[in-house]
Amino acid sequence: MGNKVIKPTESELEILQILWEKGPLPVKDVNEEQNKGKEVGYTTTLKLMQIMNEKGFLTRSKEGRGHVYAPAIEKDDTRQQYLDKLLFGVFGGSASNLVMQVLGNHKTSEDELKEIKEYIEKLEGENV
Amino acid sequence: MGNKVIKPTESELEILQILWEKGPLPVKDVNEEQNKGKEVGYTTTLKLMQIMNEKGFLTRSKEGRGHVYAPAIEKDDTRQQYLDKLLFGVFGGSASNLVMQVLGNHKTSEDELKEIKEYIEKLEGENV
DNA sequence: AATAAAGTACGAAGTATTTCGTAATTAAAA
DNA sequence: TTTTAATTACGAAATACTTCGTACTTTATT
Repeated sequence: MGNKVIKPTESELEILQILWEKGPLPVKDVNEEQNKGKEVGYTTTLKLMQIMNEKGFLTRSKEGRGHVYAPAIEKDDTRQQYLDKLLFGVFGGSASNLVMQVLGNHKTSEDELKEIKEYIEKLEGENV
Repeated sequence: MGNKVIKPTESELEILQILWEKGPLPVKDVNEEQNKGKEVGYTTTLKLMQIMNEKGFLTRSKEGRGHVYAPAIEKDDTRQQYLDKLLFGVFGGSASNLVMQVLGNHKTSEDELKEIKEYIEKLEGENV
């Protein structure tokens, strides 16, 4: 119980993505990372990260001149959140529809398919 | 080429979901459907559907007193778009990670599991 | 200590989305 | 044909999200 709902916005997700990937970073580095894709003002990134800190998505610690920010939420929890949103928002809650569409459209390798099949068999075993 | 990007908002998606599921409907019915989950004013639904019509997400035809609205975009295209976004944006492109997380967290029924397994076997058969 | 550089805080404007009230229109019923 | 009920159109307020300028603070350099 007590599972709080995590719901980063699109831009927040972008920042989380960077921090999950590269580890804790100061604003400057995150901003530079973002700028590889598109122009983003420094204070834009800063403000967003401050908001995320208030929302509890990021933690920060004083480090020399400024702050270093780190993700405060788990990648997996966030994945689950987005997955649920997709599942219920677009697939009407049908996991099998979702799964079949994923598998159908992304030439999944033999090995991956096998892995998934085994996983399903394991799940089937549990519901005795 | 020429694949236009379809990007319904959250609320628009909810309406599309209903229409994909139940077929073309008048505003009233869509609104009633929405109200099963949460209170939504009739004119709220109406306005949204009008906007979606302007954006080209819905078509409508005069039918008796009012209009009947139908989805103008394909369920599968929209699903695929959101799925890709999730897969690459949050799951680093790994379909099996995504699939296993879906199955692991949503007590998928025996029947669904069986259906998926059969689907995988069918896919395996194709790569002779 | 004075200056410069780096970083932060704050506020607010710009944009998109969601919501709904009210007035006008249409079609059916009386 | 008048009245009533259903439906639509319009506008605008409420909310959420994104963006950035400016002024303040802190730390390093001279």
